[in-house]
Amino acid sequence: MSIPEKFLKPYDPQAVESDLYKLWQESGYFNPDKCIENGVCKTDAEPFSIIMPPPNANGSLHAGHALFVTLQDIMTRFARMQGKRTLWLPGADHAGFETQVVYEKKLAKEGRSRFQMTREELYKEIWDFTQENKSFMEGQIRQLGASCDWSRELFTLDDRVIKTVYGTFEQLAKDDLLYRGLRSINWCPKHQTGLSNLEVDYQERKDPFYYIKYGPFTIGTARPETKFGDKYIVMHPDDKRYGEYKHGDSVEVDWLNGKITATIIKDEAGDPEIGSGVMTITPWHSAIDWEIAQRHNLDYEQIIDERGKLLDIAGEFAGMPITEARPKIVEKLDKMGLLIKTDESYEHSVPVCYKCSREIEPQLKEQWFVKTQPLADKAKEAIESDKIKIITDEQKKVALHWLENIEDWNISRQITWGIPIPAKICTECKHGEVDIDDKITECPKCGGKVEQDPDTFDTWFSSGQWPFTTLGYPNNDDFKTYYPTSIMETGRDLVFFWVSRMIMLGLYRTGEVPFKTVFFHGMVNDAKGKKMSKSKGNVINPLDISEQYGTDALRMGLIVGNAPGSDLNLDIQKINAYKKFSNKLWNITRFILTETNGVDLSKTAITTDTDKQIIDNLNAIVEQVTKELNNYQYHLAADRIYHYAWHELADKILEESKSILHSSTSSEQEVDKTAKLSRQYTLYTILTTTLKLLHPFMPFITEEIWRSLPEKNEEGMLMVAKWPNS
RNA sequence: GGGCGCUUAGCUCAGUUGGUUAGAGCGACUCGUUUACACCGAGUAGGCCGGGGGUUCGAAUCCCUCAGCGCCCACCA
Repeated sequence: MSIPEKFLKPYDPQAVESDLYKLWQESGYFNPDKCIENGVCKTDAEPFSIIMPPPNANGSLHAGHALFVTLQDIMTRFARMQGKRTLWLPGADHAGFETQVVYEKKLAKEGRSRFQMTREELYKEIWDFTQENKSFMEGQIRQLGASCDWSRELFTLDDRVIKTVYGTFEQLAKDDLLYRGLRSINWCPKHQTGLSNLEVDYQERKDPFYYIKYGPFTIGTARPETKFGDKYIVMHPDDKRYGEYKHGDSVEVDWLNGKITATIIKDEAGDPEIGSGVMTITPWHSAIDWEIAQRHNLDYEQIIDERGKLLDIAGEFAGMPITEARPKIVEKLDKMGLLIKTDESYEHSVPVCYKCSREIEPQLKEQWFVKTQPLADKAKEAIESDKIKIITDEQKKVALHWLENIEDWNISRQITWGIPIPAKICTECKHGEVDIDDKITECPKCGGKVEQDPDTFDTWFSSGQWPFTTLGYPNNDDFKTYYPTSIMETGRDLVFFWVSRMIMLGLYRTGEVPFKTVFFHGMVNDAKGKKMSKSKGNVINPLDISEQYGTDALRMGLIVGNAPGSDLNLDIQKINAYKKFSNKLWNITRFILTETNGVDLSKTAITTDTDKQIIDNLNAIVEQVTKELNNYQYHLAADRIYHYAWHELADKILEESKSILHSSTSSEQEVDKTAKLSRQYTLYTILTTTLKLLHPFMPFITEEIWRSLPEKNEEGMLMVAKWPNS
């Protein structure tokens, strides 16, 4: 008998990984039902569930995906080996606006535009596009070793998902937590849709700032093009400089289109500290101005259209885009003697679309809004009472702070790619009515004609319901078994977009928290700590690394030293270190297999004090690693096993073993034989135990070694072997 | 404007309720290729744990303060 030949060569991940994945998948053990069927876990075993954050089906996986797959796979494999009823449910996200933006870029490259296509054509094309990406992405997730249950995979546009989302929409309407109303929304003139506050970025800019004579007042603005319709002058009620003016007084003003009558409005929003303390308002194109107008029941008028061009009210400037019109308007103001001065060094931050960086133009639109405060209060309570435990404490504070300052949520999007909003809109009075079953034929308010709401839901409205839609709320057995899920593992950047919404909507719809724990990982940056981006050219493709260094090395490189919640600098040299570690394990195995070759290892016979001590140490490691895994300290556990395997097992124990195993010169043959046998058992025990500890982190090489062992004291795959101290 | 962090070896970072000579990877230097592995081994150098103050028998760890860096949220007439 001799040891397998493969150990005579360095470890070659590429030669084994895909076969191993196939083996796992064919075993069926990714599916907890199969585990029960085959006695790997019991029906009444403690359930453990993770819903995978569905990756966007509009591209390939990046380093952040590799991190979350690794973390969740560690959690899943650990739970499975502990005999828990373990489900990791995968999915893919249609990612509404995100995907439509990606697809529009693709169209632009081909010289096409969505505005030249019918909704149906566009929808069909994007559907095909996502399905193609989805299957490509699934292959990549497999390559990373994910032990998720593919038989339960869902797409965010599957019928079951849509049905549940519609149910929630209807319920919100019944509970008076939904309304449709004219509001100031963030409008992107390029993408032709409204965006939530979270989808707006701010950019620091330096622009000219104009001081303009407005009747007896001086007003300041960086945006003279919005001023055509301004006919209200707002000032703070306590501003003594303007004590002579009373609320509602009229003032004659020479303005852009001739003489107008403006009205004085006293409102707390007027800040005496800024400029002259006087401002005019443009309710249609400013959220703050709109609020003031609402408070005093003022008129409002649209000045700029959805494409960012001036309307007829702008007189000779009508039809011009803002950038072109602005200097010409300033010129006119100057000619009219209204321009007092220009400040060229005005620095301010302007709202821009987070996708295209085009300036956001606030517009008044009828949209569907969710009243979030009541939902947020319950979410807050769940977090504060630790019904949902958030890791880390810092992220917990961030989440609570946001929930305390939450605003109503605009869930309407003027895009094609998404779940249609099931509602009818009256063509006459603009009233909107929820209509899940497509039954309404006339406006319930005015009897007018109705048409289908052309808008779709904000993606986060549907993905905010993902934990219970995936599990089949309310009647599916999976829902009953696995909800609330054990842990939600996702990126720190999704705390507001997704996690907070899942907590709110989960509590609202099911009455229970959607998950008991939230684990936030940080962002994956390049080796120098810079954010990866295509334009910087510093993007590291995890799949390339996986092929070059082995998936196990990639996984270790992503985990070790990466404390929860903190960003990670992905250094290729670090991954190389774990590639070497893979090979080290390989050679440890080779040594131990060689030294125990032909020995019956079915019963342990550890007799010497030294060996008992070694086993005690090993058990201490097992305890510590288990504790760290239970405390979500994956970065410490991985490092501990690494350190033990290399610097304890290989450097010390193996070296010392050489003299025990090869003491041929001694006259004390009997004693030596016992000691030798004891050491052989010891080494073999350490090897099998270490493989188990390491399996969640480095599943491929450990499984590959495991299946080459002659004697395991337990049958089957390492993936479903019993965790050492469970 | 509000909130949250970070500052530890040349570089990138760990360090879990305060406890003996502060750790890892990479890098540097010296030595070593005798039968697990050169994708290796043995060893060395390198840190007033950002500055200052305080609590304590004891502080990288807790408190205050200063400096530098970063992230998030809100917003600007």
